[in-house]
Amino acid sequence: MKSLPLKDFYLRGDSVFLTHVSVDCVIFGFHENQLKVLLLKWNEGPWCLPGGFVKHDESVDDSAVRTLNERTGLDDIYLEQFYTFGDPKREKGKKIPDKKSWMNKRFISIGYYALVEFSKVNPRPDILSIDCKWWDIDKVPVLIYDHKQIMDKALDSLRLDLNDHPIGYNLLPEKFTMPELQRLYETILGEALDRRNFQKRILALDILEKLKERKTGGAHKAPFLYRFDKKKYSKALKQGLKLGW
Amino acid sequence: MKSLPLKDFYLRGDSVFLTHVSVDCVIFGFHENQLKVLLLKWNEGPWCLPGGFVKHDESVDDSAVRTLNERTGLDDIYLEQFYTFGDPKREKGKKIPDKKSWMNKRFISIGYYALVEFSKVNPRPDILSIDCKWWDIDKVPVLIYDHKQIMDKALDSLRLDLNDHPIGYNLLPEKFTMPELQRLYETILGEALDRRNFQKRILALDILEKLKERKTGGAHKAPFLYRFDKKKYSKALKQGLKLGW
DNA sequence: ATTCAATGTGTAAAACACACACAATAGTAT
DNA sequence: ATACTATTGTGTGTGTTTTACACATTGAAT
Repeated sequence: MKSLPLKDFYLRGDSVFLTHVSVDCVIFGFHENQLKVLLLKWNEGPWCLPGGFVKHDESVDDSAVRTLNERTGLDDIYLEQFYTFGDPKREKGKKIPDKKSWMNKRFISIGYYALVEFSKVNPRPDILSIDCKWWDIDKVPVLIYDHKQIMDKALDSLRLDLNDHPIGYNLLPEKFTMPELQRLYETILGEALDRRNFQKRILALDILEKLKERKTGGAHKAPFLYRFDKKKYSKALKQGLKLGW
Repeated sequence: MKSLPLKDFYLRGDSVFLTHVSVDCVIFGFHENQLKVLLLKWNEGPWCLPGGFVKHDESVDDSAVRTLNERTGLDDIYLEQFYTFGDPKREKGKKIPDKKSWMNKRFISIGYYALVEFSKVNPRPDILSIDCKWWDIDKVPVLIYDHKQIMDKALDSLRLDLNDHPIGYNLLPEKFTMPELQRLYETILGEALDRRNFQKRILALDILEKLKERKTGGAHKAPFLYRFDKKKYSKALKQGLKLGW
């Protein structure tokens, strides 16, 4: 995509990419106690999810990985396919400059969500965009086409996955405090949790390592830092956790 | 599809259907205490899942409904999209008689599973097939391409969905016994459950109506018949069940 | 009438989930 | 220095849910 000039992309993109199939990514990050999504702004157009097309000899998963990498600079990303959107009217109002372009065809879009460590991301617009930035999950602007629905469905899926995946590993920096982890769960679930019971449940999973350090700088009692114990963590993943939130 | 002669289908199918996109359906039924899937046999070829293509102006969901209807004769079917398969090698070994056919292109397949009432189904082969019949879930023959993986993933998804959906409604006849319902859950979950606890949990959902009739004909004590109480059932569905299996 | 194999039903123990309160402390304001 | 404030660290009791488990009943077959 990068290597094609824009005009060629419109005219001959179909020599490189599959027609009728696209990928959309909902990229979640967490910063300052806020769950965020990474959005792109099209030239003079609305905001949208970062997406891409599938090369003729590329797996759909790889195409999502490529899109993610191009937008965030990150390599090793937690990705989940969550749903495929196939309504023929989903791109209502689509207008590609070149009338004959392959891109004017109807596209089915395969939705992926990604969990990334906010601070490591370097947002980059793509060839069709002029801006790329993080938005608070509850303050996203109007999105193009059905992208709002796609985002909502991603969030629903993330909520469900919370039950069997220790989500924090992918969204938090290496060392983090228990209140931070709790804040993360609370934003994703959209509800407040009891501090003491939360800590008990999380620690009961036996995948965290409590460090001797505390996080200072906050205006109050300094909380301990934790980090994921990689061994126990991957062992637990294989067995399948059961949080039941 | 029916209206196109086979040769036209190979040559000009792409004037009716989207290229690169297909739909595969895993149709589950339950009969004689066995979970079953409906499979097709291609002319001189292997067995495979019933599938189809998406018309240019048709939603992917509708395309699955159409396939289901063509294969089973059923109209009102419980359908869930569960995953999209996008490996470029997934159809390794594909050989369409006409070399230039659109069907020789690579296809992404969107997987749906369906729950149907066994006794209402009238299996019908499609234009490409010579046979269409039910197989016990643990005795399916070798399947074409990645269809075994698709089936396995469907079964996994069904297991997960068991937690929030009263599956029995779609797989059992109107009236059924508690042991039958338990057998259904046991085959899907692949494990034995305690009779008394099972009954308590199911009845606690408050979606079943216990009838005065019993099912006679079995060689032992006659079990009571139950049926779903439609009102309570749909009310419970809206609120979201929580079985936690 | 007897036997067999399955159904119908209840209770006690254990595990888990939930609600809740007080002591400690890092920074801030005085 | 001192007191203040907001936040963290930790434990216990209560109620609910889940689990384990046993005996009486009955329809059909002989």
